[in-house]
Amino acid sequence: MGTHYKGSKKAKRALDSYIKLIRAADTINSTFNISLSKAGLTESQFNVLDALHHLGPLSQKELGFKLLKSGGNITMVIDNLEKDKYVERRRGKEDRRIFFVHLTNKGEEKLNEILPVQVDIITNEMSRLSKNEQIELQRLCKKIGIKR
Amino acid sequence: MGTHYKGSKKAKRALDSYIKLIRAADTINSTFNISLSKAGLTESQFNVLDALHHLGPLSQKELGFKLLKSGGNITMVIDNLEKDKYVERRRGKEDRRIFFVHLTNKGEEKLNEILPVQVDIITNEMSRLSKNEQIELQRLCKKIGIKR
DNA sequence: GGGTAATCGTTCAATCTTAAAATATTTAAC
DNA sequence: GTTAAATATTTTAAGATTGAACGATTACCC
Repeated sequence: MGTHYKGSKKAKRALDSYIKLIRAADTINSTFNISLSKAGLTESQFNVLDALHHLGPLSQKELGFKLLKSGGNITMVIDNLEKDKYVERRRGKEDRRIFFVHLTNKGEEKLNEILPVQVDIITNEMSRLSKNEQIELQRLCKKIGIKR
Repeated sequence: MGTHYKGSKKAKRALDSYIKLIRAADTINSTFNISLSKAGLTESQFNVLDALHHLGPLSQKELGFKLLKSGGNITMVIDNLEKDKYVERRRGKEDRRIFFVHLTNKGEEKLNEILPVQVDIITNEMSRLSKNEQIELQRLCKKIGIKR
């Protein structure tokens, strides 16, 4: 939105804050995603594997809620992960509308291989801020962001 | 990446900072984009119109650089904007490889109609932080983000 | 001047993304 | 118990996104 907007001081400050916030997020995401793609995974695929790793099998509905993605999107991401044998769908026994998505051994291994690298990237990018700065950043972002 | 990662304190803090940063950006973007889509524009389309508005006609190459998007992507976004008559391509006279993208009157009007609304949204979302908090957020994000 | 680089944009294939419509299944209501 | 409403997933259409291959055009170099 440029920093050229001719509005109130308040609006100008808000825009400036917004742009810097977005750029910071973009910068880290970019490094993060380049590394992922070298490993043959997309960000969405990684997020699904990571969620399953930490939370155990989830329905597609639950995955969509956790990851803030639409149902249709989850269907496709799971399709692609299933093609690569990183996850498998298991139909619910009580409620046959539901598919629970399970991490396979292959998926677990892939994640174990990738996770440390990705954590290093974040740790490294964030090292531009001191410990106390990070704590302050967390406090400020928490006031803006929605929790899941 | 969950907050469950079992690593060093430093890594854990970095991950936590990262997640909160991303969520803050996502939260604002979501409100921002919902408003845009009601106006019949996508985020990418808006960003192109906004850049042309502030910077004047740009080549597709320059647009891609400013907006951090690939050439292939710019081609499609401009195609769609051109369909709607919000922009037009004009071939460079000296260098005929280049297309300069111009904002049409219709595009300018559309932007004038939308911009104030979008600015209000950002101002409102950011009002969760005080003036000094915003200034501090800017300082921290600036250390992380790449400038264009 | 002619040949080779490099540059700009387009096309293509793959994936992501959403919203809306269509399917399948379950639950609730009567 | 059958019908209607609710829920979970899939499909579809439109657009976004990237990287790679490709065509057109220009720049460089000998």
